[in-house]
Amino acid sequence: MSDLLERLRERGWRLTAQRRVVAEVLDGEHVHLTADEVHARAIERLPEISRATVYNTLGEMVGIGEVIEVATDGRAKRYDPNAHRPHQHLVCSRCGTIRDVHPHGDPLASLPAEERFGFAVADVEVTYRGLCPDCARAAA
Amino acid sequence: MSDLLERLRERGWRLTAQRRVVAEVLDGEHVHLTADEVHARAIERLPEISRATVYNTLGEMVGIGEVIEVATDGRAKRYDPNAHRPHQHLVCSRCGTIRDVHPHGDPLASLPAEERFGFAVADVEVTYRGLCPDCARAAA
DNA sequence: TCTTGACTTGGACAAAGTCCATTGTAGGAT
DNA sequence: ATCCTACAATGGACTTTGTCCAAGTCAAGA
Ligand SMILES: [Mn+2]
Ligand SMILES: [Mn+2]
Ligand SMILES: [Zn+2]
Ligand SMILES: [Zn+2]
Repeated sequence: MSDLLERLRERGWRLTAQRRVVAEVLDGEHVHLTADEVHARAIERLPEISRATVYNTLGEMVGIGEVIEVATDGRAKRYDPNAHRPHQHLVCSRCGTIRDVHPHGDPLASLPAEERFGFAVADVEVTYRGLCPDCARAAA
Repeated sequence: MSDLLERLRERGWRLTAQRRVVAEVLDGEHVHLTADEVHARAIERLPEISRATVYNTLGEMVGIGEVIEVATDGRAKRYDPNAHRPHQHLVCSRCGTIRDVHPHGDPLASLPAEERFGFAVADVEVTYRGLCPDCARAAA
């Protein structure tokens, strides 16, 4: 059983076949899938699972902090099961490939107090953009 | 005439009433408007302007770098006429208010070479999230 | 003033996501 | 082992955000 599923059980969630499958797809080989990509993969294991359930389940997992929502473009949100180790994202501006990256230092430290305008700043998201090696080669 | 409009003319754009109004709305008091918010304000000055034209014009301005597209949530993109002075954004997690902020140092420097995976990194977007003073008070 | 290619329009279409009435079931109670 | 029921799943309608296109309009140069 996946770690994610185990944590859901500990939170008292009813373990339905649907939630099991969504957790397994997320914890599987792929990362940063869209909701519809999760749905497509879930259907291979549980053909009758509905789109609404996938959206519901992903939304609940995000709500309790077990999954992170990533919106690197203006398109569909992506769902990231890597919610334990803090990280940021490196995105190819051409093909959209996403990689996890671990910048040095505390990104919060870069925002001085006088630039916080009284906000209680709790989190930072950093998106690095550029061409991946494949796309750089194609553009040359 | 707005600075933005002046720059568009220098680029040889045909200055239609529609483009004039979109530029004036963007350069006006509000920042970080959505396309439909721009449309609503544009209609007050030019009632027959179409949604398609607002989308077209904003897209063109983004394409030539006179306006920046900001996607801080999974909702509608926002359009930022402040494309001259590099800056980042501070967003209230509850009400969605957006403020321009100017972090210290070069945000690109935080990503070491061994974490770039061969990408030609060209740009960084940083989004700081937290509660604004009003929302912090309401939550207390 | 005339011409013309660039611009605008409205409506159809598409993608991503939400909502809800109905139906099904996980898991505790008996 | 069976029953109950609150919680979860379903699917289809609906909403939001954005794109596309054929037809009509017009800014600006000749
Ligand atoms: Mn990630
Ligand atoms: Mn801004
Ligand atoms: Zn690429
Ligand atoms: Zn707020």
